[in-house]
Amino acid sequence: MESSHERSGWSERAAQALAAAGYRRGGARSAIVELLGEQSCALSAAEIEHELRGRSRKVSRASVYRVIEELEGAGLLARVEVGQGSVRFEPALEGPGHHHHLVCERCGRLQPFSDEGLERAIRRLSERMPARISEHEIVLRGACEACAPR
Amino acid sequence: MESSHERSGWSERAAQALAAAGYRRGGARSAIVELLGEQSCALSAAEIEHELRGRSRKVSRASVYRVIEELEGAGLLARVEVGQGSVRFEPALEGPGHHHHLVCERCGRLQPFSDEGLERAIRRLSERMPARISEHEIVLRGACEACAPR
DNA sequence: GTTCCTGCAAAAGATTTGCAGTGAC
DNA sequence: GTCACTGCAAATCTTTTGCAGGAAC
Repeated sequence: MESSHERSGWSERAAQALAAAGYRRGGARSAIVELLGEQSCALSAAEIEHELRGRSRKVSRASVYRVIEELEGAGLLARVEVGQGSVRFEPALEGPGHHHHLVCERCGRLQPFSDEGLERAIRRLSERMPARISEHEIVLRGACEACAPR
Repeated sequence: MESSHERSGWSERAAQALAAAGYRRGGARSAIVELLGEQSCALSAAEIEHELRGRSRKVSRASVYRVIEELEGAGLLARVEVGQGSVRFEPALEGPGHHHHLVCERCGRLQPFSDEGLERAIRRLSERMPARISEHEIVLRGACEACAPR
């Protein structure tokens, strides 16, 4: 888990990157970027809309999807698909914040984890593949600690 | 890549498992199981419907989804989500046929691959996690050999 | 003042469900 | 003959798009 300092760093980087790409500092866009920067794990579009409705300001579903698309295009947002009906998104962090997900098959909760051995195996494999690998995503499924303690 | 012998083995196992679970040997169900058993990589629900329309018999979209659900519930079918609008499915093979996917960001093609180093890293990690891991899914993204030869 | 941003409502896709007729046992 | 299976059509849910008014620059 990374510090909130690093996460808020993402919001700033994202805001700068969008500005550099010629986007204006609109209300919906800023609110979405700020909310995403505070998250420790992935949110769906509906969750982003719902969360903002109760907080900073109401933002339309359409704007949520539009901003998500901009951020994903700039490589700032990672798409997380875990088979629960809707796609989820989270800040794309390299190095320290990089993580993957465990989905509990009983309670449906999403838990982040990271493992250097796994990253090393991915790096080695990427070098041997006849393709240029730019990203990877790993999802583990099973019963989480709360649902099936060992 | 596994032999067609192993793949057809899946159809038989799946048919038996469904029969044991009390399902009857209906036309749509049999056709779908047979088609899936012949595949070397994942198909979407629409692809299954379209493929069957040209071959063995016409099967409705609803039946495709219903049979997929039965097979997935029995642990015979693996769900593959690679962010292309629709979910894909393929026979769940353990051991020799086990593989993961590379998605080309340019042409969108899906390519299977397998790597023992990666599997080893997953096994080690699973033992150390405070959860009971039953499955894992790995997706690599990048430019495939045809789109960006090294 | 111009151009981009946003919300609303409608559209487009994917998946699920209800129901009546058909088929497996 | 009974109960499950299937297709059709309608419903539901997520995501995308068109357009008109409002905001950033």
